[in-house]
Amino acid sequence: MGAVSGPVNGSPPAPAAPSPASVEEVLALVRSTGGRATASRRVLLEVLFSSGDHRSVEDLAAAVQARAPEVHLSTVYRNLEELERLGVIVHTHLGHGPATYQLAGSAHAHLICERCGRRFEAPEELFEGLGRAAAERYGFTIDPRHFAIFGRCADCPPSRPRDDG
Amino acid sequence: MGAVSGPVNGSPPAPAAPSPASVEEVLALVRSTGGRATASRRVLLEVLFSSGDHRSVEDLAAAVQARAPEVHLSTVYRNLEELERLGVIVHTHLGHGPATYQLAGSAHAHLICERCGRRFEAPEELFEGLGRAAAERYGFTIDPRHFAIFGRCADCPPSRPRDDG
DNA sequence: ACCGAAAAGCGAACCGTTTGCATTAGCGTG
DNA sequence: CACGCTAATGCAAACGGTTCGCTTTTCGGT
Repeated sequence: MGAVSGPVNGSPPAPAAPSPASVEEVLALVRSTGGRATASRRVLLEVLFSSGDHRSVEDLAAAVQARAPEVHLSTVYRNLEELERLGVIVHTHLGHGPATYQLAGSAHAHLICERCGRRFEAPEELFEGLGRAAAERYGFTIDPRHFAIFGRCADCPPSRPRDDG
Repeated sequence: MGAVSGPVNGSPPAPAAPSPASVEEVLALVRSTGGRATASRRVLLEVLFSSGDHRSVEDLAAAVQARAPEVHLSTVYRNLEELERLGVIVHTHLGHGPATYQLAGSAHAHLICERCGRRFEAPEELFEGLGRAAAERYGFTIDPRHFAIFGRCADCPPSRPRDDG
């Protein structure tokens, strides 16, 4: 789907927060909330805007440090935290490893094979039924993008006492 | 939902591995695979059989140590690992904290409010549509019990740049 | 240019979990 | 029923991912 995605509740998609579309726009947003447009922030944003989804912090830090070697890992963490608080980016847990980050606009849900790790990007519509049911029964609005859904892919034997020989 | 739960794929529930129903049954299973019925194993199983779901390792270790103080945390981890490998128990990630363990037979999916932490236990049927769609499109059999589904409960404002005041 | 506040750099702490190693103890065998 | 092989334990130390405290730097409004 081409549309910017948002929480799923079975109703027509909510307006969805307008994600800023460029580094400078984000920095303007940062400034407008009392933050500052620092060098490391700018570089981090450039990295985020210029590369794919599902990037670990280590990964992002390496990319940032390629351009600005003095930027510390903890600074990257703090900037990611800030950007997430502003709604610019989002983090996702794809499994047991480190979280992955991406621009809020490009977040999506995942199906992950618990055995071989194979990953499927799941369009929002797959979650319509669940979203509707959760809303009706519990008044709960699901956001299936934050944690992946585990399971078994077609190539891996069905779940059972693990015979991982 | 009296039935023992299993993976969801839109078809009638699979037979589901017959979870042993008592400590001694599990220990027999352990022995049958070359393992040993040790004291710490027995106590851990007693704890698992006698108390609720969603127990953290720390939690379980404390309960075990109440009866057998010398049992070390790492032993609990190793035993949990072994029991999970045998299919007796299962662990679940309810959020960012530690994993929680429970008997395989009592595992279920969760909806968790990302803002207030409120938790709903979701019956399998909620996932039927998703399970069917995932199976049709990707040949993927979901197991929605391993990671919780995040979202917002009725009392918390819809997802957006976090105003956590 | 100045100053208050936000952010950076750095290292150390943190939490949950795993691992290496020497010792103990199940349990099938003889 | 003692013996011995090996699984399992206790312990401490390492681990990976993330957070924190502190001092210094830097942003950016005046």
